Amino acid sequence: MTDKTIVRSIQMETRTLADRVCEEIVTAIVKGEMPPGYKISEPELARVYGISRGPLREAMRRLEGLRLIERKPHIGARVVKLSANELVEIYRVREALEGMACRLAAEFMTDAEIQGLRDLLDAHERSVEELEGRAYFQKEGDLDFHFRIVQGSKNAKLLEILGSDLYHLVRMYRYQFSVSSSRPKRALKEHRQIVDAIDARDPELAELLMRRHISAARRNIENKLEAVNSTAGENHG
Amino acid sequence: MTDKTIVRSIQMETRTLADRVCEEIVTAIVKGEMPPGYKISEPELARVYGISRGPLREAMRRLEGLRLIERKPHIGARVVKLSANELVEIYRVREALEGMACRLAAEFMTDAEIQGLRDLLDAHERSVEELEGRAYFQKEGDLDFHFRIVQGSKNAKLLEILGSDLYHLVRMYRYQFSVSSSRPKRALKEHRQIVDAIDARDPELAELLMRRHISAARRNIENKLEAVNSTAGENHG
DNA sequence: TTGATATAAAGTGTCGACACTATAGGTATA
DNA sequence: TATACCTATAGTGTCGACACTTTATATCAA
Repeated sequence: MTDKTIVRSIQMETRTLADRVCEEIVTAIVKGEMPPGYKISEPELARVYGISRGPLREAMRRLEGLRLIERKPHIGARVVKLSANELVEIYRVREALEGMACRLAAEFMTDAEIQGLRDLLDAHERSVEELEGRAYFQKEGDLDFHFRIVQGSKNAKLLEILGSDLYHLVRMYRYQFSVSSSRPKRALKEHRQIVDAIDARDPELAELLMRRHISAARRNIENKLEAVNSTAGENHG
Repeated sequence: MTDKTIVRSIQMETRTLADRVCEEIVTAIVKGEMPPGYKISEPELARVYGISRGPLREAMRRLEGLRLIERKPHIGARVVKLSANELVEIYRVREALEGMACRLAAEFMTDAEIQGLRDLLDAHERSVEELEGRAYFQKEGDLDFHFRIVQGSKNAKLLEILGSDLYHLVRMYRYQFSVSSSRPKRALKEHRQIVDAIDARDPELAELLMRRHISAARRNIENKLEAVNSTAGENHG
């Protein structure tokens, strides 16, 4: 590798402004710094990030593709505001996609990756015991587990859709709705069953268990939202 | 509705340049006018569509999100070139997603929509008979069937992912690979079984049949590609 | 006071230009 | 002759400015 090549590879790592700002905005949205419904002012954001409106608009087009913002011509862009129904819809999609991912993982995941999953669950269990079963779903632990299985499927398209499109929204609403902290021990047990099925190289069972797992989470959310709706009349945005 | 509102709604229909050009490029790529691997020159494309590079670059960011082009900083963008493996991966995703869509369609599709499906299949059958079973998969008939079922699921997220992201790629490779013209009568029969399951309001069966249907199409492609690979040594792009 | 209308401000959509990078082609040297 | 270096060209990334639309504000009429 010549000096020039080294220089080039360093410069390649320096992504374009639009790419970097896009990533920053994703983080800001997911963390709730830009809350759902937030009106995005191009001149203001450009000033904040110290760039011109050109790259910023490119970044926003990308965000639009990620379904994190919604844009109306000549009016402006807003951070997407999911309705309860849409959140449930996402869990239907997750059930289908991650079920398939789990099936493929039972076929293609390496033994080392499976062991890594077991280690992860052990760590989760310790943290559950320490915090009396309240912390498991918090942090990014849960999504980490799911993400690894998707990686284990060796299906790049699955990874694309789940990792790039859906998980952002799920994380965003975990921060915001605080859809978590419920049934942590139960979830941990289900996770162990899933890993066992993958380890047994049983694709059918692995898919079934994952679908049940996500389906249970969905019903959990549905019940919560139903409870909220029955106490206070909700107005849809 | 006042005059002003009318004017506004007309102007709203006049989408932005980036939006329009984006759509045009999608069509061009799907139809094969811009073949896979085609190097996109921004100045040239801007000249062709009679716009400046600003909106064009925004459109390209959108295309990048649709996975129709791939962009490398400081080098340029190319029309995506799917490997055989990636095409198979897409069918795995379709199997999962459309299986779920079919399950939900069995729950939520209206009777009128179901009747519409039957009419569509009748039309398909006539065209199959006329052209001796060669045309069914050609045109957009097959995707039309699948698309209607996804619509029937009443799940906007499913519709988004399948309609905006995956079907473009499938159509693109139908034009290019001519992955079609095989087993048309068999496919038609499977389609009828699927509609019957939806009509019977049997979600389990509807999902199962749809998954089998797409899985069969996937295996069909795998076999074809395998045959190609065994005759001529393929080099991956 | 309330309503509509006209004006001003802010914001979005589009463009052309400039700086820097990558590539191609030519030149010099071993 | 082949390799390395240099130069020129084309292309990408970024910016600032302008036109037009939307929205907020103020004025006027009922």
